[in-house]
Amino acid sequence: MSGTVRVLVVDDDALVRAGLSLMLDGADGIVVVGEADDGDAVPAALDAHPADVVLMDIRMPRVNGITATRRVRARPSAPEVIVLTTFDSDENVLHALRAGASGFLLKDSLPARIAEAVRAVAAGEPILSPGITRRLMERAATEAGAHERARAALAELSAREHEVAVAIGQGRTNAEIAAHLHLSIATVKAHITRVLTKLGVGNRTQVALLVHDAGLC
Amino acid sequence: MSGTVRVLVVDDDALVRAGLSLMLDGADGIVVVGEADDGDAVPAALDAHPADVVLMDIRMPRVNGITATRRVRARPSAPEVIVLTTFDSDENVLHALRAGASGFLLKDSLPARIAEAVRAVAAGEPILSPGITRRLMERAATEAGAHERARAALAELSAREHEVAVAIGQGRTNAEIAAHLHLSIATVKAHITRVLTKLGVGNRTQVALLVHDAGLC
DNA sequence: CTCGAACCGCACCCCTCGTCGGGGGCGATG
DNA sequence: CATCGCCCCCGACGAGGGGTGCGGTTCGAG
Repeated sequence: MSGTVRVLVVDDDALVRAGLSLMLDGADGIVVVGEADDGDAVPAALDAHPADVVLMDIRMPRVNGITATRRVRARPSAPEVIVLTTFDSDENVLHALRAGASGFLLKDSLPARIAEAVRAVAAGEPILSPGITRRLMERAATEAGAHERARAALAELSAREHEVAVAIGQGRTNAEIAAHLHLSIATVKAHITRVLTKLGVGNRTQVALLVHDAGLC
Repeated sequence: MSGTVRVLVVDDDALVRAGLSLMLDGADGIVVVGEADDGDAVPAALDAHPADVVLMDIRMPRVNGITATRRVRARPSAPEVIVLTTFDSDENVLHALRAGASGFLLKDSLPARIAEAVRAVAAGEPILSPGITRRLMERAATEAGAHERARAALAELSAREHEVAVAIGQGRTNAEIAAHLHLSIATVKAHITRVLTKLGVGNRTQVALLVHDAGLC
């Protein structure tokens, strides 16, 4: 795996392609084996010159980088993809990750960092630009915070109440809950009343949201 | 900012401290200015030797690395913190991020990588070990997937229905929704009925969950 | 043993929710 | 213009959700 890493550069701007090829080709263990000027040209380019890593622009005239990434990842060879773009809007990032990209960098990254990213991705490591990493971290942290608060609130409940709360969180009706727990509907309602008071909320949908936040999907 | 980076090493194991200090002190632009053998010793160590970056173990006898991180980040100087541990359980990672850590690495990371992480964190860039980055990426991707599906479903709704659905997602009752939109309760109910059929769900809590997934908090 | 506390279970009553049917407005199609 | 479709609005009614009170159980403290 530690041989030279073969790279395909995909960008509609010839100048950008030339710049990337120039800065990468010949760098430690990297060789640029081809270029493509649009997403729809990528499969042919990969057929002609198999690559380990594809450097992919997003904004391209015919087929954009997201769908191109999806197609690349669907191939039997399945090279890794690094999406390389000017703006790091959350939309772009999430779509790219969902399409199967292993890396997401801004075009103004330092050349050394891009080369390093190519090698890392070829080795199976994911790479994100610092700003994106930061946003992902903050997102996970806030999510974990809500998670924690919700779990703390649910900890107040007794075992039965907890079961009922979880069932509510799955959108079940009282009758379904009663059948599932072998209870009378009246009992389920009583449990729900206690759950509402203990959690300090007014109706079952808020219970469902709390359970959802707690990660009990 | 590009001077030498001052590092404080915190670990209850003297051997680990020695190893880290040895591998870091003298590396490019890094100087280890102190060590601490437990979380409760960190403030004093920072008072004696101000540091830019704290390398923090999690498992320590008296005060663990998470709370120590929280205290470090609460200081006026507020050095950056890299949590350095043996296991990367999701619990640990999320708590560390929530406590304000800017980096999370495994102890078996290559020395060069740790040094690099110290410099990056000192420069304000976050650093995560590859496995954690991967999990965060997958998490974001799946979340984005649910997001997308939910938004697609909600796109079927008319403007009014959409408003009502969002209100349901906030746990509001029909009367509240009616007051908020200056409608009769009967009208709100009618909208909800159409929302239910269009979304293919049976009750309002499932609507709330869908709206929640769509990110319309 | 008894008492209190907490949990679980249930029946009754009232209010909200969801369905059904109907009416009016507005643009597109014939 | 007719009428078809879509959206918005509403009233009435059955069904389901939520509140209250009460009995039964367990368990530890007094």
